[in-house]
Amino acid sequence: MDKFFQFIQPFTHLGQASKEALVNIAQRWELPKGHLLVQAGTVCHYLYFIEAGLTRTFYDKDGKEVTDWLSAENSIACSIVSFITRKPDIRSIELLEPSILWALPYQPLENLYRQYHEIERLGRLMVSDGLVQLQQRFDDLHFATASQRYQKLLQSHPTFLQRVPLGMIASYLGVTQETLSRIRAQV
Amino acid sequence: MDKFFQFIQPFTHLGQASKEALVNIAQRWELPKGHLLVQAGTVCHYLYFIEAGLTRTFYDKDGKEVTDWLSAENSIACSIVSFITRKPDIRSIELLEPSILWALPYQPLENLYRQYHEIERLGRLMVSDGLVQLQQRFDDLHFATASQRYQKLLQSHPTFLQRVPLGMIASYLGVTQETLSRIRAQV
DNA sequence: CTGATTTTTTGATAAATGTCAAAGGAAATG
DNA sequence: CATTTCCTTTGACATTTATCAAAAAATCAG
Repeated sequence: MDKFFQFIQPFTHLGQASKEALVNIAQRWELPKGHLLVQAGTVCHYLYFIEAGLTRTFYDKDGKEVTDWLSAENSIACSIVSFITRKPDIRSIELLEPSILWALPYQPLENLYRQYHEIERLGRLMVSDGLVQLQQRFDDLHFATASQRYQKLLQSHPTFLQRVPLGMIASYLGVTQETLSRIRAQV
Repeated sequence: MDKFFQFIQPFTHLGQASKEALVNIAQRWELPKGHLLVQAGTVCHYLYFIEAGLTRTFYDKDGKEVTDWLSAENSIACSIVSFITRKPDIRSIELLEPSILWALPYQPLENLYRQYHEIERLGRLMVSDGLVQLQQRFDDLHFATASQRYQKLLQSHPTFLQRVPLGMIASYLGVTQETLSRIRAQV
């Protein structure tokens, strides 16, 4: 879990006891490309830290798959609304690459929140960070043109272009595959 | 602060000490319509609970004001990204009605997070709720047509139509005022 | 009450993007 | 290496929504 503890370091400091408690509930999963972490219509029971690999959160819209989020190594993947509300959600999560994950199960994590103030704090700061990220994505969708959004993604996640099919990137950016293809042709 | 404590009740239970600590840092503000709570380009230093009134979060886009969020009585208003990141943000918040607010200043609140596990927990759960709300708004913008979004808003906040000018509602829904006017004419 | 201001509606036109269809490339598999 | 499958591009056209402009309606202040 070294990578995970590195990942959370900017959020808050954890004492030895908290760290050990987290290690005790975390499960290391090594899964092949294509594996479905979360199935649409079910409750998401785990928060996933991606040590290596790539995940894609998506949902069905009128028979077409829309990519909602992409997470690469050293980041979190989760069907957040479902995980928080404990209700089924339309989102599925699949692996776009063979991946190594650390899965934190909901209830044990909740227990740690109660038990360790430090971990509750970590939770608050991680959710806050998620909120900021989502707001910025939201702003982009409001503010920027599809072309600008594409440029931004190129800057922030240059590897995605090689790792994720264009159609998935297109729906992530909120346009059709054809439109994104034309945007690229112009640049 | 009764209304505030009622508001947070669904999130978590607070003991007497935590409640008193919150009361001690909260400031009761009574402000007229048009007052600017947060100025674009500055850091948001307070989390506002609205006891009575109505606020509007907005930003400038190419010389036009875009409404980002609307908050009525018994809810929270805050320039969230700025409040969390401690950086200036493009968003302003103004009062659309004379309002009674409880303002929770950032640093004292942070201190209470450290001091009271209960309050840290409350913070985590409130941010989580904010994340869910934002995600649902995001989904709407992806999923629903402008017309459906308008219908939803009518259902969830029927009073907004009387209280908020159409142009602000239009940009909140992500369309121009003219388009929203036409949508209404069709129904 | 009345003129001024703000808000909402309506019309004509332009721009952006989606849809449908098909062809061209790239990558994977036996 | 040949063939199938998946991914990407291109074209023609339809649809949606924005933009610009102006009229109509509602609201506010003296």
